[in-house]
Amino acid sequence: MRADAQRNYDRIVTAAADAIAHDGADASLEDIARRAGVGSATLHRHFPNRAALLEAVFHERIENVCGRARELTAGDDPYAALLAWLRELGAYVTTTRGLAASLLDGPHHSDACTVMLTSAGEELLLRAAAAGKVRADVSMTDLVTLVNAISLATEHSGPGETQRLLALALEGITPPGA
Amino acid sequence: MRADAQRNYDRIVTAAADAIAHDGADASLEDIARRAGVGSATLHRHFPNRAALLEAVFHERIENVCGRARELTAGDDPYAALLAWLRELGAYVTTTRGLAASLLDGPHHSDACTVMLTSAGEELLLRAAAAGKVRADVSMTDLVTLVNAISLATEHSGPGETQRLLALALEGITPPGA
DNA sequence: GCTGAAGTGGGGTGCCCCTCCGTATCGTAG
DNA sequence: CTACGATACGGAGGGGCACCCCACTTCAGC
Repeated sequence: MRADAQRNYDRIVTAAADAIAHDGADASLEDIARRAGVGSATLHRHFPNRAALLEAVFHERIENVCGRARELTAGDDPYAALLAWLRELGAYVTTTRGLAASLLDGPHHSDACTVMLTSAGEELLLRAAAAGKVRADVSMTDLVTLVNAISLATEHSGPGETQRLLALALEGITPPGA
Repeated sequence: MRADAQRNYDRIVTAAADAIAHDGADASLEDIARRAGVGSATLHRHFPNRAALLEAVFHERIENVCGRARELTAGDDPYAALLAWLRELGAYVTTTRGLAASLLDGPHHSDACTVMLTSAGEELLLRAAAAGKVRADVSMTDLVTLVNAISLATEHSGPGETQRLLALALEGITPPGA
């Protein structure tokens, strides 16, 4: 890739991150191009559609979360580690406007982001399941979908709501006693 | 309301229902007006924004679900009734493209639809909680939000996935034994 | 420096939401 | 049955959007 192309690519991603934080996932692409100081054609050449741009923007953030999964895997309480990671995932996704929407958008859930997340969390789930703390019919895809769904639904209700609903969904609605 | 206004109103709602079933919640308003055989101005006079139109389209459907809640309240197993109703709600919402999105869209969850649903299900929840089958800190708003979130997330994965994930969220991820 | 390839961005296209305003239609009062 | 005021209509147009085309500029190796 030529030096100027790389420079424009980076500028666009930075501008997109700003715009998305400000306007959400449906920020205007032309506005992003304007902020980045490039023509709209340049943006569309680097990123053929909105999803590609969002993926680039969130890639770094998602990698952080995946790194946390690897860190947590080292601990000795697999179930607690899994819960902690899902909580962190929910917090990340909710505070990053538009991430949940972009992760669930479109008919194909095979986005690079979703794949990264599920494979990063797989080990955590396997350990928790091996310890008998998680039902065997639960997949990492299920859990990531659940976290994303709740994050999306509570985007306008604050992070506390996200955590509360997530905990509810993970524990179930029946009382601890029965 | 004048007779022709009523006629156009009905035509628009019918056309909108068709268009939404075909294209999802972000169907073109101009296209809807065209299908209904009215000018776009007429559509915008009857429905000042997209949310208002969606509300009108889904109102009847939501009323059916609310009616089912009242029917189920009559049964003698409150917990089973609650679960059944949430399942039905999920099925309705998923099969009606765009309903979940419209229910969760916008910063205000005080849409008429959401209010109708929560108040309709309140009685079911109260009975199930009184029977000790549901945690006391769970509100009907939580449950409706959860169902909508899962429906939205699984819109592209088929109704089976919705039911599976919903069951998972209601039961929790821990195995029945421990 | 020269040159071909790679990259750029202004302008154009078509669609969108929404509004204005002259016109047609409705319901009623006479 | 007619005339009239209120109501509703829709074509036209403004502003914005995503996306594409192509004449032009910039880069990097010779």
